[in-house]
Amino acid sequence: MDNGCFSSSPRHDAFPAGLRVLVVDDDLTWLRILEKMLKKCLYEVTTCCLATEALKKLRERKEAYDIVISDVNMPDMDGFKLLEQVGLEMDLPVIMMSVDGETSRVMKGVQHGACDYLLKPIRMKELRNIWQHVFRKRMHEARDFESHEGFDFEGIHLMRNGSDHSDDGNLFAVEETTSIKKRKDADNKHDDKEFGDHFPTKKARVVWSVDLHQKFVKAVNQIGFDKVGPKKILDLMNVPWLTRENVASHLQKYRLYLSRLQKENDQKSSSSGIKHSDSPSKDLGSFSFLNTANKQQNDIATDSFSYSDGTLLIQMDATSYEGDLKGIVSEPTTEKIRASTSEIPDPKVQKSSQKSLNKPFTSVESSEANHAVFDCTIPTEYSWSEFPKGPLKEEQKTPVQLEDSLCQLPLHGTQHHIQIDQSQSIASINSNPSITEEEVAAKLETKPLYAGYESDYVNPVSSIGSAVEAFPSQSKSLMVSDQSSEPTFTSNLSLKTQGFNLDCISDLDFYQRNLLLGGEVASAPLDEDLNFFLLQSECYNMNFGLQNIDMSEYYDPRLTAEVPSHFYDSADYSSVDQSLFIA
DNA sequence: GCTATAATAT
DNA sequence: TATATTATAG
Repeated sequence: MDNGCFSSSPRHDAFPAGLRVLVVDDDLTWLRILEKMLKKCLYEVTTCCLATEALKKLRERKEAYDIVISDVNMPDMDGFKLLEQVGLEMDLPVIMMSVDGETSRVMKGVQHGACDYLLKPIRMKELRNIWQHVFRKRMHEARDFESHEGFDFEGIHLMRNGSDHSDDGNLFAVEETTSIKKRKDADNKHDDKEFGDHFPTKKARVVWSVDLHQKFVKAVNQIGFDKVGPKKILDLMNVPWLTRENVASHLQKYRLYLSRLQKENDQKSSSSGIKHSDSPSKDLGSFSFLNTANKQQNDIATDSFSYSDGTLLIQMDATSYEGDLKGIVSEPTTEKIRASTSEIPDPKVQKSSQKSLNKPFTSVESSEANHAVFDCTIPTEYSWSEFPKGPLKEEQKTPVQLEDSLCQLPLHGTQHHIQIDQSQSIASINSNPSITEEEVAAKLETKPLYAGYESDYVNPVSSIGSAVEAFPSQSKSLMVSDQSSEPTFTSNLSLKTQGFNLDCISDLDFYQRNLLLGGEVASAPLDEDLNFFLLQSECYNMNFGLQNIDMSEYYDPRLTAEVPSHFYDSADYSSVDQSLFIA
């Protein structure tokens, strides 16, 4: 930061001067030229001839640069890849350049988050103005951050960090790691606000996206639940911007959640006469609970599985269902499956989902929810790497589509929308009184339990309205930080729905899901555990019915490189499960 | 590293 | 307003 001309020089007059530019181009000639030109603009230039090198530099000191200019074609790493990485990790504006002006390429660049795409030869005037990207970006962030505060966006007063700029070379730095203002400081709020010069000191809150949580869980599983600690988890997670505190906090929540879960399970198993009397605790505790949940479902669903003293017998052809599901989920071209029932996996699924839909009484507004439940937006064959990132940030809003008009929304090139319009069935479902009061009651009780985790899958944009706008822009909580560089798989759908299927979605499901998120491939069928496990999976599938489609986004291996595949590892599960549930 | 609690967000 | 989530203080 020392070198941040940005801050060291008199701000106003100096502004564009001192902009810290990182130029990446494997062509040394161009590299030189650019360096020279940029210097002429009074920018502070750092050059790299390798993308990997650039990335390294950025990782070492991401706050040391304001903007990146990168060539598209490079030997070691595709410029787009770099772009993506930068968008993800540093969230710096990136300008792509190449000699090739082919629209598709440019588009690709932009889709990946490039804030500009320059064609070589590049001229002075183009470089002279690159600061605007930095400026604009910060301005947006600041505005989203606190639009109502009426900040001074002029010039360079774009720093959010309340601390003294002098010790932070990065004028534009949005508070990131340190400078953790203590609450005490925050108490003097006026401090922050009154200095038009500063931005309010708010610590950006980490949003535990699915992906993030997934990493978290994975780490936990790896470490072993009894040995986990924030630090270890943090290391394993390998998310640069995350702090130990963040993890600690999340861990706390996680534990809380699990313990509540267990408690609830215990209760249920003891109160509802349904389950097997034996060993209610341990993983079995959840097990029994599961049974309960399934049981209910069975009543309605065509399929059935029965359980006998602790061992579940799966009788439904989970496989096919699973297959169907996947098909849908991954179907790359299924542009509009609208209303075509044929696409809906299986009658069972429908049934179960119907069942689950029976309870609009949850907190969610039924109307909205109903729609949400059936509308699916599925990113198809595209991997995350192909989603627009950068400026948009990685957060993908899956718009909930109510009306056609809305469906059109964020046509983000790569996203396909699969709509399953089942409004009809919904209607019937809703009027279908297939649940017993007890069930209802049970549901209601249950809800709070997983409520917390629910939200992990959810994101700030929870209303349709906002979802619409949010797509291109950014939701507040995300904006809040540079940190939210984690891809976040979100879906309003799942959101809405989850709150719904109280009867089907057991706490266990959630728990399970959480665990599963971190799971690996199941290999050797074990004993009951496997059954248990499979059952759970099935149950899970069933329970989620259509939502599954949605949820599966989370599991789609293609979307998350690190997570190898998706049958969930029973071993992992059980181990964690045990340690967790052994009260 | 953990728990309790304040601060914020929804 | 009540709850849930995350940051911080002990």
